[in-house]
Amino acid sequence: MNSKDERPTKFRRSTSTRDTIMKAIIDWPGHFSAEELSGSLPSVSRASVFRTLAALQESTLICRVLVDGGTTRYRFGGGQHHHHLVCLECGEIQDIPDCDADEFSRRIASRHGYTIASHQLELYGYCSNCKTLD
Amino acid sequence: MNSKDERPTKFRRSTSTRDTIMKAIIDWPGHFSAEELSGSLPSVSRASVFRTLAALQESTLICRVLVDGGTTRYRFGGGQHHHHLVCLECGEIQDIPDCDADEFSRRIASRHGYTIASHQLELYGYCSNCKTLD
DNA sequence: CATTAATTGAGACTTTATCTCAATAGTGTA
DNA sequence: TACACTATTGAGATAAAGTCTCAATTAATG
Repeated sequence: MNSKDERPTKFRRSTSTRDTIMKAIIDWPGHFSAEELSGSLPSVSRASVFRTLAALQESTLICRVLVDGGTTRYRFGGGQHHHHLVCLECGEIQDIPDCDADEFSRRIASRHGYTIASHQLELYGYCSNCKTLD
Repeated sequence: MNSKDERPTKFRRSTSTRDTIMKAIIDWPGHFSAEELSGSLPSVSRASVFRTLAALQESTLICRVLVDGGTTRYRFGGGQHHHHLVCLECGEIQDIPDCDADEFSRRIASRHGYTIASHQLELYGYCSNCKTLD
C-alpha cells in the first residue's frame, strides 16, 4: 500500500531532465497522454516523465482529463479548478471555465454528512463540428 | 482501434456461467472491483467476468464508480443515473440519489455548442465517521 | 437430432503506470 | 574549489486492469 519510491510533493532541485520535460509540456499544443509525451522525449526515461507528471498534478500546474473509457490526458496550465467537455467523436477537449459544481457539491455533502475534499466532473458529448456530421 | 471481440449490447442466450456471475453480483454486499468479483468465482474465467460486466454497464444494470486515483468499482442496481460520494479514508461509497448535474450540464453544453451524451461526476471527501477521527 | 451462432475458457497480449536500485548530479558548506 | 549529502535519474522489472484470439462448448431453433 505504501510507496517506497516517494513521489515528490515539490521539486527540490532544478535539473536539465526536468527542464526538458517542462518545456515539452508547456509547448504541447492541446492535450497529451503520458505516453505521447514520453514518446516525444526519447532522451528522457519514462519513469521521469511519469514522476514529473505526478508532481505537477499535486501542484495543479497541469490539469488532468479523464476521458470516457478510462484514458487520461493532460494539459499544461488550466490554472484554477475547472472541468471539461470531451467530444466523443473527434476527441477534442474544451475547458469549462467556471465550476458550478462547488455549490452543488457542498449541498450534497451536508445532506450526507460528508466533508468534501474534491470532485471530478467531466461532460461527454459531441462538439459543434461533429454533431452536424451525422 | 476496432475490437474484433465484439462486446454484446445485450445477452442473447442464458447460460449457467452468466447465472453464476449474476448471482455473485447481486449478492455482493456493497461495491466490488472486477478483480474481486473474478477472484470470488474461480470456476469462471476472467474474460467472462469482464465481458459480463461490460454488457451490464450498457444496460445500466450495474453502476460504475470511478474512485480517485483511477480504480473502478461496481455495484448491482443503482437503477437510474446517479453519482457517488467516496470516502477517501475508509473507501465507503454512498449513492447520491438525485442528479442535479443534468440541468447544469445542459447549460454548459449550449454555451459551448456541445450536445451532451453523458457526464461523469464523483465527489471525494470524508464520511461522518472518518472526519471525526482526525 | 442437426445446424447455427452465441458464449466460454485459457492464456497471450496490451496499456498505463509504479517500483527497484545503482549511477549521476545539484546544492550548501567548509 | 572540493566535499558530502541526498535528490534525481535511467533502465528494466513488475504490477494492475483489461482486451484479444481462437478453438471448444453449448443454447436455441427448426
